[in-house]
Amino acid sequence: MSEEHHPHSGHNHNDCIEAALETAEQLCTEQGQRLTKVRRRALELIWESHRPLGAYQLLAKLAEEGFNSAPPTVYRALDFLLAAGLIHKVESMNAFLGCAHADKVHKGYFLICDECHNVMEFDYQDIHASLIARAAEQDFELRSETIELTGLCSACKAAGASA
Amino acid sequence: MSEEHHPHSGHNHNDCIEAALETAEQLCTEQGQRLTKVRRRALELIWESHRPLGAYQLLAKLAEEGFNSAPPTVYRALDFLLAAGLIHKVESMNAFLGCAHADKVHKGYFLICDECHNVMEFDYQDIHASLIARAAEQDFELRSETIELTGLCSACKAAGASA
DNA sequence: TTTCTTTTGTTATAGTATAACAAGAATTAA
DNA sequence: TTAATTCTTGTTATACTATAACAAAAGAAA
Repeated sequence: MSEEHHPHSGHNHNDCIEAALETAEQLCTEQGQRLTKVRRRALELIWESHRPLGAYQLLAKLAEEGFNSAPPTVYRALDFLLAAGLIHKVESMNAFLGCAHADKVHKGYFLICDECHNVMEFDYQDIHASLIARAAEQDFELRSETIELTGLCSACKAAGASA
Repeated sequence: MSEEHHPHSGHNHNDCIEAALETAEQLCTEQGQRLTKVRRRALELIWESHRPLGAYQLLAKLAEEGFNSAPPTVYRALDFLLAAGLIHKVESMNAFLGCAHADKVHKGYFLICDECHNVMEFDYQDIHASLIARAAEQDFELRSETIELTGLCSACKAAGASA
């Protein structure tokens, strides 16, 4: 059960997917990028849940649907989606997650549940400001931030407590 | 050149290594853990620089010195050192770094230079507090934090500016 | 010394990612 | 419309990262 519950309360996940795809189309058009079949489908498949998807899991799903099943296919699609800011890579899991705010410049900070593996993306300006400040103290010029927090989400905590 | 400069100004790196090893001996003794030859040497090799070392790089160095050269050897040593809190894994690089504060409970936050690959570990309580607070807002119970910031360190910035 | 536990050796394999070059499709220029 | 160009995909091979499983050896405890 804890594998299935959804971390975003009262949310219709189809809306997530639709919104993500719409944003993707828009961004690609604006930037003269081509959201080809395999790229579009990869994005949809990644968005099927709020759990990060591994490259080879994605490859298997694409292969089922008749796409080419060699690793470069999926890594190219992933590279494209990453570069376009449409997905994030969760470094601590070697897996990929739909970006919830692709239309805004932002940092992807993640809360990853150890139990159900759902991930929530958050974007808090005060943390970003703190990090910039701490880096500046070392005269360090920040370019990218990997912030991945793990633990127990609300639902799994409740489930575990009653178990 | 930028490959060689040292990020910690005015520091004698031998002191780092000695201090790290001494702390390691002490912690292992206290906890009834055995810092065997291969574990000790692995720790030293990781501490040879402030750059994260890959498992297979470490394996190669150990092999040169007559240690067994199969992967499990090095991963076991790494697992031990990680569990003992003597090293950290830099997730975004799949590489390992000596822990600068093994004797204190702390979170490993890293500043990673994209140019010279030196890493500075920092430990700021205000960031930790912010992260806890943000997690709590989602009713999320924090267990681990992966904070890896990349960019340009002071020396590389200076080198690049003059280039 | 026997037993128990921890550590290491060894072989095999699983999982993640990229290099290199050929072929095809879409876009642009002529 | 064709030719040239660029972008994208196909294909094969390989590199890099990590673990499973079981045997042997070493160290600690009884």
